Amino acid sequence: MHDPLRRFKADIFQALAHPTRIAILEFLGEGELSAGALIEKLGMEQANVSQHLAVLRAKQIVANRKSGNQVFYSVRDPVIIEVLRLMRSYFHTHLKEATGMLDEMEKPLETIR
Amino acid sequence: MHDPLRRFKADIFQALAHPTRIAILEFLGEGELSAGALIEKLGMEQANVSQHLAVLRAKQIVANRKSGNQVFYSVRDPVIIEVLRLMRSYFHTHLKEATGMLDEMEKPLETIR
DNA sequence: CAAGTATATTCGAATACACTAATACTTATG
DNA sequence: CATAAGTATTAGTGTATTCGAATATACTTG
Repeated sequence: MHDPLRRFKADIFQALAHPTRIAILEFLGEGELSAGALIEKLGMEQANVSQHLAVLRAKQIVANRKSGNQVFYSVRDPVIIEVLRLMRSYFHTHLKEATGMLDEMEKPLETIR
Repeated sequence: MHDPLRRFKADIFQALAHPTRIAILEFLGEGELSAGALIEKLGMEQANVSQHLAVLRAKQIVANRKSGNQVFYSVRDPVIIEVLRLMRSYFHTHLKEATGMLDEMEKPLETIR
């Protein structure tokens, strides 16, 4: 495929196409956080979170600032947060239509894997 | 974390994460088109385009209307087009940073979709 | 310098995706 | 009814992504 523009766009969407990375960006939307803080908020493996951060870094979606021992991450362009906000309204409009989601939505959150 | 909300969001982004599907949505943003018209505009294999349309259908991003022999596709929610528009501004801001994209930036904007 | 803390990278197995070729389905037309 | 046109689906194969485990790197503190 020799449309580099669209490949570039697709790559950005690809970077957003994982629940953990969306969670990371949603947390970072509220302000800069260290990798450790993210790991704790996410409750996931250190290596795994670090790998997802590497994906976001590779696509230049987040910036990282090293301060002593720690690395602080932030979203480079607020447009990304705006996209997530737009998508949130989209999700609220269309959630009911998603097959398989209805059952999950009825359950209390704790029972959802 | 297996947050179904975020998985749903990630699935939508995943559906957008392919140059061909972005092209399809950009074309459909200008109005309804038949599968055949899309295939011609894209200049790609029929089966391939049909599979990409299936992905967009599965995620309910496009609607399809059958009329006689043909199937007409359209974008179900203009928010998706708005997201692509937002992303376009993002890309224009950050394109220079993407390696390998420099050549494209020399061209007049009109030649870039 | 040694040991500890914070973060990143590498490796390998499992899974998911994308492409082509072949085939099926549906509607239209002779 | 037979054939063609438009579209969808399936199968097979190659590539990419994801995860946990192990390991590496960088900074800090005693």
